[in-house]
Amino acid sequence: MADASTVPTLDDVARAAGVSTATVSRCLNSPERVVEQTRNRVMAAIEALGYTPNFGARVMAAKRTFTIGAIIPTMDNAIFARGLQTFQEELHARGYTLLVASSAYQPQIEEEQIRALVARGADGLLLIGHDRDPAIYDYLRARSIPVLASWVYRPDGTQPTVGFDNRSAMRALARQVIAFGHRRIAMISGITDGNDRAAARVAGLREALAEGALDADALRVIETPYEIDNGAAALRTLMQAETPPSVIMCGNDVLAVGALRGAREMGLSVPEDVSITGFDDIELARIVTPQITTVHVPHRDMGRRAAEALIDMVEKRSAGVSLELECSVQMRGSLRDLRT
Amino acid sequence: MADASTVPTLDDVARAAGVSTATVSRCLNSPERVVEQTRNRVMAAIEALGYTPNFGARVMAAKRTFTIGAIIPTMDNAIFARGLQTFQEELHARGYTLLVASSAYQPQIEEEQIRALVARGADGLLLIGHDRDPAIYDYLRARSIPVLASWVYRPDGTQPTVGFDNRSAMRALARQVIAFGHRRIAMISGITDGNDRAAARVAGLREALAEGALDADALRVIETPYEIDNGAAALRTLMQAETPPSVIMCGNDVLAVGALRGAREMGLSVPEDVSITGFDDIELARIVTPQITTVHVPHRDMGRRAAEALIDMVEKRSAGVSLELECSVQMRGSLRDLRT
DNA sequence: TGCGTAAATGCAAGCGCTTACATTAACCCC
DNA sequence: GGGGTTAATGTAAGCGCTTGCATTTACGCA
Repeated sequence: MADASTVPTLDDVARAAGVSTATVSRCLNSPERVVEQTRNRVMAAIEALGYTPNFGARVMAAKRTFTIGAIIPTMDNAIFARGLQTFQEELHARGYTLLVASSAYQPQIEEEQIRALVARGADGLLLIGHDRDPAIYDYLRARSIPVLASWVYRPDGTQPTVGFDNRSAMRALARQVIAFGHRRIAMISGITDGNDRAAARVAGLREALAEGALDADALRVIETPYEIDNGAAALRTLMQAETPPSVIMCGNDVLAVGALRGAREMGLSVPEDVSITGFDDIELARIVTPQITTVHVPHRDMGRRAAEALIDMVEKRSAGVSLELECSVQMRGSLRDLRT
Repeated sequence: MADASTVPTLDDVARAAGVSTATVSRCLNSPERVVEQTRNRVMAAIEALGYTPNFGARVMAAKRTFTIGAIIPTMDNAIFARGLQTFQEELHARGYTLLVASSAYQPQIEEEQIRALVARGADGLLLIGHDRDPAIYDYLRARSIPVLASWVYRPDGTQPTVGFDNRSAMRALARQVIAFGHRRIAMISGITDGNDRAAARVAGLREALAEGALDADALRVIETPYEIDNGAAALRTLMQAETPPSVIMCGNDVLAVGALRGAREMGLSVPEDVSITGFDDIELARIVTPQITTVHVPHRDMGRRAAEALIDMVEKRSAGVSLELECSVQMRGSLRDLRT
């Protein structure tokens, strides 16, 4: 039983087992280098004393921590939760611990968190999106901390990314919408400032409009934080226009669900009076009525692949590879086919 | 600009500023003890070199880290996300960093995570629920790490808790259900083994049954992990019984939403054919149709209070106080009043 | 038995920081 | 102007661990 007044150290263990601190350390870090008999004695002492290595000391002496840090914009949303869960599972299976912090979509807080995690010895970092102050990348490079950007895919190879192309995914969905005969299109987007994913989704829609020879400039876009209530409010605003849209494409499912509620509150039925689309394909999208047409993102797979890629960067000190995952359009009840 | 090959240390800064390392350290930790002129010089050197303190070294030399660790059962569920968000906000406002890990509802993983967080110098820990291996409490006590249990309230004072009484909250809801004339009651619970909240909720229902002179032993309970699909499956099972229940009370909203879907899939309408209740009052509960009757838990408030309480324990080295928050029953469409 | 080699273990130098204590500088007052 | 105070800064001893190198031990073979 541990004494409540002092935490045992390597020294204590060494003394108890009658060996040097080096041997104890080796028992812990490369057991094969210690003969079994000695090892047993040491392990017994460790057990008896309830010894746990002091992490700070360990980090300082060695350089590895087997800790991976992840900073996500928010925990208050299932978008990141699912991917992070598999990310964590994979890390755990490989002997790493995941530490998560959230930035509330604020670059400055994200930066603080990055520093905090690095300071705490993270061997590698998972970040969402790729757009951030170059200074922070310099900081990380100076410390040779591998960084993997996820939830995005960036083919230009400036940095390793494991994710999907937000722009082309949204474009694919928009093409469908247009193919269904929709011409009066509006969008409820997340805040694009400082959020490359949100910006890319808007861009994807614009591209599809341009392809379809529709007036991309006339596109009505409302930007609002990703919250259900905001989606409802935005829909109300959009539907009160002189010529309300026939479809409202939302930056994510949370906004879409909000929009759906907004429509219901206005007495509009979906998709008869107005169609709604989302993005992400979180559970929410299939739970509401009608179910929401959205872009399916392979979150779980992304989490797993991201973990593999990041560990690879950490262990092999490799530059890292990018991997693009495919999204697919999920056609469901909230989008009406105007041709029929 | 930082040299990509070496990370500057206190020594480098000291040399650059022409002072001792002690002075640099003081500039960082108690600036008022350094005369302004010197301080400016030091700060300039820090800036120029892009210096950041090495955390491991700092932890080892000092004892504080201004880090709080939290271990939640899962991130993949809004139940903890919301409370954690305010917890984090409050911590941030007070100058602390939050590190989160998740245990996948597995005691053993939770234990690993506790050790990981403690090893990384967490000044205090937020844990969900109070039921766990006494050994882990010994471990924490030996290291004098303050621990606050949340999402539960334990009046017996064996340990500080900031949360609510799961049992009485569920009992209150069950009383309503009974008052509405329901007699054939079934429950879909989360896995109670190793989850004191889930167990308390079942117990609360049983109490209410006993009060109402209903046969608590005959209560049909299905235990299943908190996932939507599981809720749907469990409902199906329950409704296929010879005498199906008139109401299915669920251990949380996730299960309730699943049950709702299950009912729809079976062609049953809620609440005409069967009533459903939830617990937690997450957003999901108000988004589905009909909206789910549930127990409202003041997550945000709980997060904030928990942060205050924990910081208090950390800073004043106090034993900590418990705080009970009130839940309220939210009557909504999914529960039918059989008397009308 | 003695020597060589390899395996097991010990020694001790850091890792980068904080802080008690020592030293120096600055200033005040009689 | 010397002695006493106080403020500012420097010195150096750890904090607990890992690891390169030195030393010891064990063992095989001639």
